[in-house]
Amino acid sequence: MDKTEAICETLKNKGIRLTKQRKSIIECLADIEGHINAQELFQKVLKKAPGTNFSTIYRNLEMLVDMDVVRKFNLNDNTYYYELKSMGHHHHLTCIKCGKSVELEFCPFKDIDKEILNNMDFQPSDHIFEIYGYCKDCKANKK
Amino acid sequence: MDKTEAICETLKNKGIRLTKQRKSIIECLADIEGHINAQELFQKVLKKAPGTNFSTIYRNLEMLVDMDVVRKFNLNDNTYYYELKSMGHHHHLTCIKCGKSVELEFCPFKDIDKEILNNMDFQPSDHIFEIYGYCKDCKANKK
DNA sequence: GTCTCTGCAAACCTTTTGCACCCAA
DNA sequence: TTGGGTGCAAAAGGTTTGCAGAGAC
Repeated sequence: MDKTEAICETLKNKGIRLTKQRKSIIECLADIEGHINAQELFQKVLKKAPGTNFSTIYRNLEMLVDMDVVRKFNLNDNTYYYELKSMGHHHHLTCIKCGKSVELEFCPFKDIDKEILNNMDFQPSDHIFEIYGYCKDCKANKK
Repeated sequence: MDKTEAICETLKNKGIRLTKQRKSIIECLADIEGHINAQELFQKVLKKAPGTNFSTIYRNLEMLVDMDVVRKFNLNDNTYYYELKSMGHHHHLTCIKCGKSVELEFCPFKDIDKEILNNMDFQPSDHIFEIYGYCKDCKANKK
């Protein structure tokens, strides 16, 4: 059973209907590497399910976030990005000059002392870690 | 020389004029503990500098971010938060159910192997680290 | 057949921008 | 004096919502 089917199965079990649009959205999320925003996802979904409306994209992304299937985050550029949690997450180095992002292997979450969170009576479910600075090119051209 | 004066001095040296509105914005940022969004900052600034316009808040926040005086970040609730970098930064535990945020002492940035960033030819200037999950109250009431 | 989901269009909310006037240096 | 900064008003851009009809189960 592939990733898409597994997710559809999960949703079915929670009483969520499997529409053509919904299936396309999940397939598109599984197809891409890494993150995507609603606009780009909309374009991709249109190819699989022509006529799909923008609001359907948003409604489903919200549902998938609620269902803990999708992670939603922000790279300080006025839009949200989404990715399947099952894809395994990664973090980013984002250039504050040109805006380009590259992936970072390192994840700090495994280093945090879980004792701290326990003491604060907080049950973590996800996290984001983003580094901002200057990329190779912009570092060279920095005024 | 206090924090506000120090910042004003820095700005002056960069040829930025010190207006009443600008001074009030910096004072308000220095007054608060932690982060604030543009709406809340606007309300605070109005008390010190009545008549200040919303666009002035945004224009100055953008300038302060450019000047590396203010950090801008996002807690996944459709608005940006701002804080003075000189306040020393902290991270947050944010509840995905009730939306409340509490501060976290731990900072992962010191643990990242700077060698990784050097190898990627990236010069870091700032970072965000946010943990999402369930707070004490919502953990108990989770369905 | 029922009830969730979708398309459509309009609203919403935060943030940005153009322009004329104002004021800090 | 003068050019950067502000107020005002309008626009932009991303996201959300109400409603009536469509379609999954």
